[in-house]
Amino acid sequence: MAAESPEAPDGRRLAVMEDVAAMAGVSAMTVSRVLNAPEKVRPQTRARVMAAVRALDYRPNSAARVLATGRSGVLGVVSFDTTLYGPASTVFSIEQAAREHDYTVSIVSLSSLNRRSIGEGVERLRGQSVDGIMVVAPHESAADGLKELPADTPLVAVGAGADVPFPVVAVDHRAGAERAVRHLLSLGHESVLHLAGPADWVDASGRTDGWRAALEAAGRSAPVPPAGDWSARSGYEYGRQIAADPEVTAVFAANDAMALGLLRALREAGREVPGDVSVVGFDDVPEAAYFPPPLTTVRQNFGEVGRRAFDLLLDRIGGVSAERSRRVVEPELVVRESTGVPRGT
Amino acid sequence: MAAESPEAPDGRRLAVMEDVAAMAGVSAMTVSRVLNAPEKVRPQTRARVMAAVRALDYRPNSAARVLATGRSGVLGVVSFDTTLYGPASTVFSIEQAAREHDYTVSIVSLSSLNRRSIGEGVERLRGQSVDGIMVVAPHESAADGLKELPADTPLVAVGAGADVPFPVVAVDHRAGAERAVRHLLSLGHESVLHLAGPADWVDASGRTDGWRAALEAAGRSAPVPPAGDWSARSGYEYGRQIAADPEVTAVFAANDAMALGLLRALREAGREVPGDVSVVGFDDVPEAAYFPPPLTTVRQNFGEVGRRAFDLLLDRIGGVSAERSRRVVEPELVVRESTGVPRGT
DNA sequence: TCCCGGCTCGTTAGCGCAAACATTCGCGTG
DNA sequence: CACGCGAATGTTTGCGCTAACGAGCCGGGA
Repeated sequence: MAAESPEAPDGRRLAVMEDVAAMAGVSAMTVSRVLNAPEKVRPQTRARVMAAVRALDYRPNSAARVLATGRSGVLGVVSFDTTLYGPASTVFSIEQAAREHDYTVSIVSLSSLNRRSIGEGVERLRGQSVDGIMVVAPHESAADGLKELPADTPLVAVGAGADVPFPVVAVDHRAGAERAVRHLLSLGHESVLHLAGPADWVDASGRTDGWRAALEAAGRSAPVPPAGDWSARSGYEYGRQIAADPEVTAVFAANDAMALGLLRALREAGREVPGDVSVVGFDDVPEAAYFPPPLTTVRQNFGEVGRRAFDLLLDRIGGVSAERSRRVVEPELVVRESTGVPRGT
Repeated sequence: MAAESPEAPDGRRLAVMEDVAAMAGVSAMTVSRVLNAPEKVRPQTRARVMAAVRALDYRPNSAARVLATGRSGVLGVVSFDTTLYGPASTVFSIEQAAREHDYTVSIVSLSSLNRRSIGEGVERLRGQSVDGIMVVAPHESAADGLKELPADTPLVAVGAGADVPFPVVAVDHRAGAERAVRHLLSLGHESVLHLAGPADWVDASGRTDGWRAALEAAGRSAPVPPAGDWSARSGYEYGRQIAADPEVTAVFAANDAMALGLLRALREAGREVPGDVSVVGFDDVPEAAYFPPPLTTVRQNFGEVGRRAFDLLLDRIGGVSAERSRRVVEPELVVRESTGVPRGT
């Protein structure tokens, strides 16, 4: 025996399929069919069963269904710090897509990231019998964690780098950065400085690559850039370092928060934006249009990322082998008022 | 018969408890005990079982356990738009607290809120046999949705208003707003304008109440304030309206994003902050310290909210009846550079 | 010596559902 | 009017686990 019979909120025993069957005068199997394949049941019978379902406020026990079918209707998401704008938006859009297809989403939100934590997160979810897993962990080191997983786990890596043994959906950070830098060069800037994101982030390295590629394509040199930590504070500190240098006329910050700090440091130092220095960010957070001045930045379409990731995962669950496929979402340059022609041009 | 035997990633059948039992030379029941109540098994036997568990890479099937025990180890969270800073932070801290206690979190993220959507979200989760539910929906109308639920559902309403038939954990918006306004009055401001949040939000009405209470306590009048929509844009639009009025020396915006827009409008109109006008926000988003100028604001401790909500829910699941109890988390005024004595004082 | 109590482990019996197979029914056909 | 065939419904079985109880074994005390 097991399971102290759970009680309905009103104190009566929760109805099970057998109860519905009894009330409708059919077998439990017919009730099951009404719920899962209504077209196989005569309309008249179906109506009787549905009436009983409503009368008893019956709802199927998902655990029993999972046990019997092997499918749970739950997707797992392992994500790094969901208070950050990017991960939060991605997870949100995944959840929307999943809900539209009647999947529920279970989430594990990592506050620190290392090889072990990814594996633990995935394990936690597999322990809950999820049908498939998304990993939203835009870190280079996340790849190591993923490599230790069985390669045919139904898993999609969102925003992961190359060299991951799973299908990947990611924003083309490199192309976005190239667009940003080309925009600055086309305005007449001699060169463009770059404040990179944390070294371990795929997003950061992609943006740095794009910056470098655009500069080198234009025949400019691109030394190793300093790295911030995505925070406004790190942008501010970098800004203080470069504010005194009159040679600096354009800066590409790897995200909007750092750009905000940068703007502040430049203003404090008396350098005007975009008069003296042009600044470009990345993300297009909702506030970017109200930065001082409104920020030129690169918008990522997180909704698209979530939808594609979900579709891909659905394919994998359905058995479609899309190993190591990679889908790329193109970001878009949004020009506002923080960029302009350099003074004296 | 049922469930096409699921295969392990390496192609073999996934090990079940019986397999472990056979390898260890014990019964399945003993394996179960080793996993759930190790102290009831002789250390020597326990070691044999654990060895077999590792050898077969056995992991218990959660659906079967749920079916047998009636408990799932999953908590459901219904939240409004998790891309907003507040809800995202709250959900994040709930997930952290849950994970520490070996609970998994399933999430339903609502993009629009009405009486129906809350109920649907809760239904979805109940259909997944969650042990308990958190509703993070700081809307007045959410209360209506909650009232339609059976009152003894193990549910905790996070950030809900009064008059909800469930335990509530919430930030004391009113007290936070009072602190903000008293701070401005104590600097010598004759009065304080207020840009409220959307009418339907509990957070918004609480902050408005606090603003009014502080003003009236000081003998000032407090007319009905205009309401924004939390966005920087709405703060900007309000700022344009008031920028021309020299009587205005202090504004309390109901959140930081609106304060940002406000700051921008004031600057464009040539009014200095805090020289001409002082501004206070609410939230203390990570970027607030880098606004132009660094924003005086009210910090909410979302981590504390999440932890308390989780503890409360655990009590409810455990059968502790804490009906309609209300736990309040105190916010904290963070004074930065956007507030100062009014000019001419 | 025998008996009893405690510890360890096994046996039985479901939890609620759906897959596979069995059966019944209705109806058109020869 | 018997037959056959497909559609509608029923019966059986088992998914993997654990609650409840029962059996075996040991040692200590009468």
